[in-house]
Amino acid sequence: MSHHSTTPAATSAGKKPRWTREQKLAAQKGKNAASTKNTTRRPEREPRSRRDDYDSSRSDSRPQRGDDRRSENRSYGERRDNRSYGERRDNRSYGDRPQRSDERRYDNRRDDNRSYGERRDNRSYGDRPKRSDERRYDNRRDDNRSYGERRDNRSYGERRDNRSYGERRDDNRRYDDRRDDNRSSYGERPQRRTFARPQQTTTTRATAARIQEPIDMSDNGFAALGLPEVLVERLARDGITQPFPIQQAAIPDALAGRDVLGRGRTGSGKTLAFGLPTLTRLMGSKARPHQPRAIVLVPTRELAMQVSDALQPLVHVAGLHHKLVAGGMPYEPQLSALARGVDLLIATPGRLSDLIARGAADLSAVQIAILDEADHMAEMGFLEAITEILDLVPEGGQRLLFSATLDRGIDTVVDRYLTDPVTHSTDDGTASVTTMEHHALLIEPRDKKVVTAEVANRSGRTVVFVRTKLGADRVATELREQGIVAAALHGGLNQGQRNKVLSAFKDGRIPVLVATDVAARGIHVDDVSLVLQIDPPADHKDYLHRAGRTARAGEAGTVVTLALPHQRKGVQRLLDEAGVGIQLTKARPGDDIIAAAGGSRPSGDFVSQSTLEDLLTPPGQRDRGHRGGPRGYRGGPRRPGQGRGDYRGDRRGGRSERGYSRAGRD
DNA sequence: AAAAAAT
Repeated sequence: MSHHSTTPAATSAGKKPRWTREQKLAAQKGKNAASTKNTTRRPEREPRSRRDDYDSSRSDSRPQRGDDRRSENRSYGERRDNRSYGERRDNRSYGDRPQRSDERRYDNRRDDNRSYGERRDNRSYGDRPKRSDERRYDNRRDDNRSYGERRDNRSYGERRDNRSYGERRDDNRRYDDRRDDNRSSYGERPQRRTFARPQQTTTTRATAARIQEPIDMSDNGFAALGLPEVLVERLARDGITQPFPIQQAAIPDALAGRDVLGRGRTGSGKTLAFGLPTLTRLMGSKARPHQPRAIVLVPTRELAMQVSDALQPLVHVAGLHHKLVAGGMPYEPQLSALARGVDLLIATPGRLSDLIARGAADLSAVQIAILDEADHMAEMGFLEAITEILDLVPEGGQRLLFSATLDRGIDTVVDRYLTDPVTHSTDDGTASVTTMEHHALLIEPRDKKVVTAEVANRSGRTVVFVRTKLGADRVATELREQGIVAAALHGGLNQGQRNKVLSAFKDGRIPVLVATDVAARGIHVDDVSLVLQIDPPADHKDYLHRAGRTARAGEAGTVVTLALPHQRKGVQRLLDEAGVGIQLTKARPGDDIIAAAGGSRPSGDFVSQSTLEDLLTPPGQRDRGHRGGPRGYRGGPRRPGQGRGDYRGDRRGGRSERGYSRAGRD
């Protein structure tokens, strides 16, 4: 069996390394993947494929393909060069702060002060010795460099050389040392390892400039896990020195090449749990054009941006390249990055499939495939897209599936794509609820709007979850009418608006976010102290994920769930299944229980549209005209046949009777 | 049943 566990060799040139059906079945025989117990290991299994395996498996790739793409790509780039200048900067800035909707296509990034400024700095400092206080900017250098590369595909090879030169400049010796360390860490290396302090043995002038203070590498839990020093050091610079439980548990097996099912409570650091071993295993090799070596699939664009941002500095110090590929963003940067070669691709399914269909992405060299929020990705609606993508990934590679709520729902995916997985469940799926304060309020439909406002009217950031996009728009408007600064976030907004709203919320300009489940999973915003569910979640897992937007990384948080009489039974069941252990409590506007949850009666001072638009516009972009004008944020899509600003018209005056969304219906 | 995910 262990023979089957290794990467299938590319036995003959030109043939894809595929297992036969028989081999696959044989390898799967006798396994019950999802039933593996917590932190179960299978000692009989040989450590799986190493970097060398991957290298050999890639010897069969077709070089002419890259050439074809290159020429395609060049013409693409030329055609678009003029106006997509702003776009080409880099997708990263999407996560930061976009702006006016009418300019979002091309000017978004440019108006993003921070990332723009950083990037400019980067470029201009690119050839200079770096100052230590520019450490953060260094992380962006990959993107900057690629900016230049993008313009000229012919000198692809040359730039590759340049790039590795640039990497080496960071620290030549350390980089090489690291490779040795990595190699030994794949399997035969003992668990514990002490890294030399960088300033003692391995510091060059370049690194000396980059390291502001000596990084204490002793007693570093990440080093003990066998991760390369460059990564450990980079984490330590951000004060991350001790792994969270899920990281502690999953990283060693992931480093060893095992397929891993990882479950850790919300906000427990799952991104690093799969990101660190993935980058480690990718280090030392380069991606060929159009052939990413690892992919991370995520359910929403925002989450894709977050994962990309979180891994960015680590990708950089690893000497690798990553790219965010998702819908709603310009194609050209994604196409050119792929043409250049991307080691780690972070993608939402739709755009990735699109790029594959265009021939821009080829998954035949993918060694590691990762599903974030795996149980969600295995649900109807995503499953088809996911299988389509995973079917293109060579069998025998590594698979990492992570979620706070990994359950049997992923069995089909596990059975089909995973080999001898090890399960690391550091927390029961419901563990996170214990760190939160929960309230479930049974209310009358006519009170819903007021209770919502009272609970949401508080100091601190609040996420209000609703069931529908329309509901999100409506509730946000109603909150503003009652004097609460709220904005809606849902998939019906264009990407520019989505970014704008989310960054305004992250910056604290908008204290209340009214969101659909687009924001239910994975999205991290600091200091969200209250999650208010005014429409019940679809199931207990959604309860956990929504609730998990608060109380992250050990912080406190409050979760308030509203239920109408007809929802009483269902909500109580959800609470039980989620392990919350509370009962519904009747509540009316002004009740003590609302005050106990931090809420208070809102001022009633109408928050105008222009005020909202002001707040949604990043500082530094304001007072440039348009304010309050016909452009900009309008609260999202309108119902057919309905004009802007009149969306109370079709409610027959019965809105408050019926409450929000499905309220009042059976 | 809705939302998400390509244009």
